[in-house]
Amino acid sequence: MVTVSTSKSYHHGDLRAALLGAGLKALATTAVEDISLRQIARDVGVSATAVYRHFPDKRALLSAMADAGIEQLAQEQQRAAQAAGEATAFAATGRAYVRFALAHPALFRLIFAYTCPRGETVFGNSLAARMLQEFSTRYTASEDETRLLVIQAWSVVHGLAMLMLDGQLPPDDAMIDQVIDPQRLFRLAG
Amino acid sequence: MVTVSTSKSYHHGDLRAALLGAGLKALATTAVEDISLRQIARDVGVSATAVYRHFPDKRALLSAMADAGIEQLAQEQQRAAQAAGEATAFAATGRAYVRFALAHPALFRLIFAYTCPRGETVFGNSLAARMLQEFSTRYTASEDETRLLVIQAWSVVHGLAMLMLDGQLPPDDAMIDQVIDPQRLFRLAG
DNA sequence: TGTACATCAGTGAACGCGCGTTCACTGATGTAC
DNA sequence: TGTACATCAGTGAACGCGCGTTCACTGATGTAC
Repeated sequence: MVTVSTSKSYHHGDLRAALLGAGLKALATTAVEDISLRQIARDVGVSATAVYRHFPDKRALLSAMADAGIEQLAQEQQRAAQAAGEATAFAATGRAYVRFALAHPALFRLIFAYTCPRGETVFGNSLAARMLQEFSTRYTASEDETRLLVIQAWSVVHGLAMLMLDGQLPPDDAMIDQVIDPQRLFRLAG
Repeated sequence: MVTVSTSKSYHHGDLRAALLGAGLKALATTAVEDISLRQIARDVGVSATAVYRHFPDKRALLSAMADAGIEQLAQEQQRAAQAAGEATAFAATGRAYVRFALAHPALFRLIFAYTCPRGETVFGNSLAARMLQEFSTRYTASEDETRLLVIQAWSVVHGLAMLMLDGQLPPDDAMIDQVIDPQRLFRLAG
């Protein structure tokens, strides 16, 4: 299933994309702490030092992979929201969040391992954050309430995802649906 | 502040305790992935190979440290519950959970990094789990409802803790109090 | 009270590991004149 | 259409890193007789 390019020349910007792709593919089978810059380069068919033409260091490569993961997560949430009716869209995005984590454990973890400590948060300006903000506004009356609901909703789905990823709770799909129930959890009107 | 024993003889079982203590102390300043068996041995003043008289390998040592962490967490939760009135004890244990995570980030992470994938969960038989179970029973009518509340409550506090640890949310004490509000979150009667 | 012996918690030297990163380099590409 | 040159994405060799673990060992301790 793995196609290795034998050509060693890339059009401008292509190697960067190839490295990102190989990195994301590696995350499907490898834990974050075992991801190796050298292995990614090997997968692409290029010397390890070539990576440094496109990323200042390993961390930058992983950060770029994390960015791609955030985008992918947001897209799946958006898809889930559109598939659900308007009344259930909020819950649907939450469930999509947890399912994404279970489907891509290493990528999900990478997203949270590679925030800039002194920068804005990973989700700060992401599509995912904007969706959550919008839904919360829809269900609350004041800014303070909105902010609280954002944090509570994010905490529930994030906690559920992490506990399942860490083997503390069985990764049960039905359980996800049951746990993420805005009416029950937050007294939200249906 | 660091006291290094110059004596190299330990009474039976003492070195094991000393290694555990040194490991836990190291977690105050060192991330889980940077914890080194050799360094712990050095801190105790003993050769690295001496560790293998008391633990089969590094993982076993870290697991024992994780066990100690779980106990410590449960004790802080219990203390918080007792300090609070009966009406607010449930919320108090949840807040203590998050505060523990913020106070001991590496230890908190270690707890969840060192579950046996095929064994029972970290919390399975812990005091913390039993407290959560008991509180949930108190507030629910059926077993199914109890189980759901256990998972929801755990998810909220765990998610909030992880998001704050990962820098996604500011580690704001007032925010913890606000987020962990059983009446608002779960429709629980005061 | 001696003596012979088993036990076992310690020791230091050594191994293999693959990693991220730096370095001086090469050689293809495109452009100015 | 040539020629001279700058650019820069690639290369392979090398470095230093500290780690976890294995090995054969030593030497103190306690016990059986």
